[in-house]
Amino acid sequence: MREKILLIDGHSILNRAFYGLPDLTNAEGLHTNAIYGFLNILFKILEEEKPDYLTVAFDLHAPTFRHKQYEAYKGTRKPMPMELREQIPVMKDVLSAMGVTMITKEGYEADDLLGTVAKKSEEKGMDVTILSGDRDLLQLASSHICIRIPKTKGGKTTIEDYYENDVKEAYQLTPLQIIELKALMGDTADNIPGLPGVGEKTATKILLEYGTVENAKAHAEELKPNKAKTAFLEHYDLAVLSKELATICIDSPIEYDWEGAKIHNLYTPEAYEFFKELEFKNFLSRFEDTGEENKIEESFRYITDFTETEKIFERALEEPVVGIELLEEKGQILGLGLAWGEEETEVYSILPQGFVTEDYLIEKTQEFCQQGKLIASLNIKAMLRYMDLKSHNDMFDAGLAAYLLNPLKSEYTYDDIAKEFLGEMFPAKEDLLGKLSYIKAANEKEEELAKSVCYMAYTALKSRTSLLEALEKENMKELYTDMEMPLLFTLADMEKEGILVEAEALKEYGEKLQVRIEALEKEIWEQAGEEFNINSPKQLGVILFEKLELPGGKKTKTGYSTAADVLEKLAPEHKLVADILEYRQLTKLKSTYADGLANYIAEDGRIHSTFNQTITATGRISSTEPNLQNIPVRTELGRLLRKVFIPKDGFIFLDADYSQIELRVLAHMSGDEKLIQAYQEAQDIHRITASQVFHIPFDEVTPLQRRNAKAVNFGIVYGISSFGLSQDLSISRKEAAQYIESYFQTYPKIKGFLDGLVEEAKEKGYVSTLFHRRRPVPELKSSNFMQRSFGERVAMNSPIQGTAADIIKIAMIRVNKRLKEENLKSRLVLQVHDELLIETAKEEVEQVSAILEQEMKEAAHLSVALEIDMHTGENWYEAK
DNA sequence: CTCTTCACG
DNA sequence: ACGTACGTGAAGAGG
Repeated sequence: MREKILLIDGHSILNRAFYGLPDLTNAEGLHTNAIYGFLNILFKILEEEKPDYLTVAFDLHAPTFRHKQYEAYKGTRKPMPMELREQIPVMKDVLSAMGVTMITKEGYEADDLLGTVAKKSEEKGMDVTILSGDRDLLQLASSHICIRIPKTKGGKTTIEDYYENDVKEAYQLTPLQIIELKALMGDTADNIPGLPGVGEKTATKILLEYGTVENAKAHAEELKPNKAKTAFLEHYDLAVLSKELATICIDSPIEYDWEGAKIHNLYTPEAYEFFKELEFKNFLSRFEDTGEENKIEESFRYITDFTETEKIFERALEEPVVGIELLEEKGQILGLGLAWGEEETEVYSILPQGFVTEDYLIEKTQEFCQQGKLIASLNIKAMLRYMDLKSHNDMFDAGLAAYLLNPLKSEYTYDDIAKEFLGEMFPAKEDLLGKLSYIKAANEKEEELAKSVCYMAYTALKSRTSLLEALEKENMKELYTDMEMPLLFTLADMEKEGILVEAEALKEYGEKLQVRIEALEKEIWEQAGEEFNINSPKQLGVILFEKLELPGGKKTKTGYSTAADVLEKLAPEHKLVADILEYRQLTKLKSTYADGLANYIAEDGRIHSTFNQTITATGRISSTEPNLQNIPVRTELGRLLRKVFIPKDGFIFLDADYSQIELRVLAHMSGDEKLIQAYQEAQDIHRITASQVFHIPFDEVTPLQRRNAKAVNFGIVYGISSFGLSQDLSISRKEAAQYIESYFQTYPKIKGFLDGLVEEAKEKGYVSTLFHRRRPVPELKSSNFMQRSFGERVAMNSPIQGTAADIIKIAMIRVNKRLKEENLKSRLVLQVHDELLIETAKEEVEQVSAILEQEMKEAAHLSVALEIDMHTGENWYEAK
């Protein structure tokens, strides 16, 4: 068997990884994506080839290194970005910790070192693999030297392999002729001039004919394209120089010690520390005997026995604080985790089996939680779906706490929380269960499932102290304790309550839509002259813009835009377009709402949506499965759908929404006297804005002026930009800029306030609401203009949107509390950002109206009064 | 599994 | 010169 050696072009692979992977950072803010990508590909090749020797070559002067892909594209030279540069020394440290040999030499590039070692190794009878992102190295290929070039295509990495034959196949040239090729065509990225006017095609043709640059020169007079001929005659010195530059040195004066390059154990304890530091948890499983991870796992016990389960619950009663996690999916209980102990932690995972039924587990858990012990969990609301628990102060929700500390994450998993707040690297759900759902894992990977349940309970228990400390430090303890924790119980109540839906009426609504949809479909096909899928933007684009040649440019990356605002401009041109718009509206109503909602009607005839408390970046609540916060209202046809949402017998809907809460928040937070005064004086804020901004008497404001003022008001809240406003109002950017300018003149403190928010965000890295809720704004640090502008708008919008969200949360908690305390039958059923819907017992209407009005208006005391609009109705349509 | 579109505040 | 309004979730198409 021939021995194998793997040689790596260090900078080239790092560079490739850096540009190919999304930005990753560890807790200290160190960028890690290039290192991660490098290791990823290294491990992959090690597994494939199992080489005996390994060496990484680096250029000595990292800062002069040029990233070729970028240059080839831009044709310019840019310095290596800091984010990549800082990773190079760390990469070397990691390799060093893994015992990997690295070579560098003054006056020689990594290419030369690789070439030298490769040829020498080949002479010694080894198989050589060179890993590089750089095609220059192809000249080294032979029957025993393989050049491997990683390629990223659509997120997937494939590796192209080049032995001597592969080079011939791809270029019709021998590896050595690759040098000649470069000498002729040059390489801008490598600063090789080549011959003017000679590109890859011409160069290849010449080499196929004459073999070498020198021989071609000898026959210069015969050379085919005239350009090539003159190039050879007039600039031959360039070709000679280029050839020299392109040639990789294969006898650099280095002393290479094969023995030292032998691969022993890469997974050393030192390397483990680095990997932990860099947070490469996917790689940690490669380290076997570090023992650390296992120490925690050693305390895990998996239980299915009834008597033992009873004992564990009894034992838990002796503990002051218990981590608890009820794992459920789609209404099925899959496991219960319990954890306790300060120093010596005991962790149990109980899986339902035999006498330990799901119901029994729920009952025991509920009973246990009612003992008034300190309970820590990752998601208390999920647990509340299965049991009734009184809200009390001795409960800790790690998910909520982690959300407040960083609301930008999409989920708050035990492994993330453990990493950040315990400094522990746990295997994530996917590491243990792969892509299995919990239900599937319960059958196929029982032990791994039990293990993850243990990790959850452990993390909930152990992260409590550090999460609470962090909340305290960031001034969010009150927000957590007095707002988010109580709200969790309010939301759980709403989810359990659900909202009654008249299934029959919903079905009829859908059928009516269907009739019209089919008629429209026929008409559209007729007008188009063919049958096609109207729902496919791609097919529709072809029909409208190619077949019918309607005016309309490209707008999206993938083709023509057929969005409503584009089509609306075309509607007068062709009846077809108007029909398509109507078709779109109807199919949306049919599929998302008529059919969509019907799927969610439970056995009690009600829809129980989930209200998510840890999703939005600003602090709003979101609603899923189904989303009840986007039920149509803006068009009459859509609005009719709200008639199917009804109160139960003997009840009526009471609906209240805040009047322009965000603008009022803005008035308060900015302290602009003129805006505050405007609110004190007038009912119609958009009208008074128009009057003041356009300098017109209040009574003479035209509807158009009012509409424009309204758009400006919205724009201010969204983080104004003249472009955005101009789009919204279909006016020129200049006009939009003038509107904004006069708005700022009218309300002088607003601009200062908004600018202040951006400043604050730049300084601190985040903005805050009145109630100290935070929104980090990392985009402000971006070197990308668009990203940065986005960050500025976010900085302006989030405190306003977030404060409004805080206020209605307070109102919800108080309303819910009073309904219960005053022994009323009425219940909160929906929240739609600035609106609350209460299913109200008819005899309680007066009392509940008073509660709702009072608690909403007094949720916060701003320098502008909070006003609400309140209605009753026999369905949601009427109540709004 | 991503993109496009569209429903809401 | 860049190319957008802020915050969400669901459905359908097409890779």
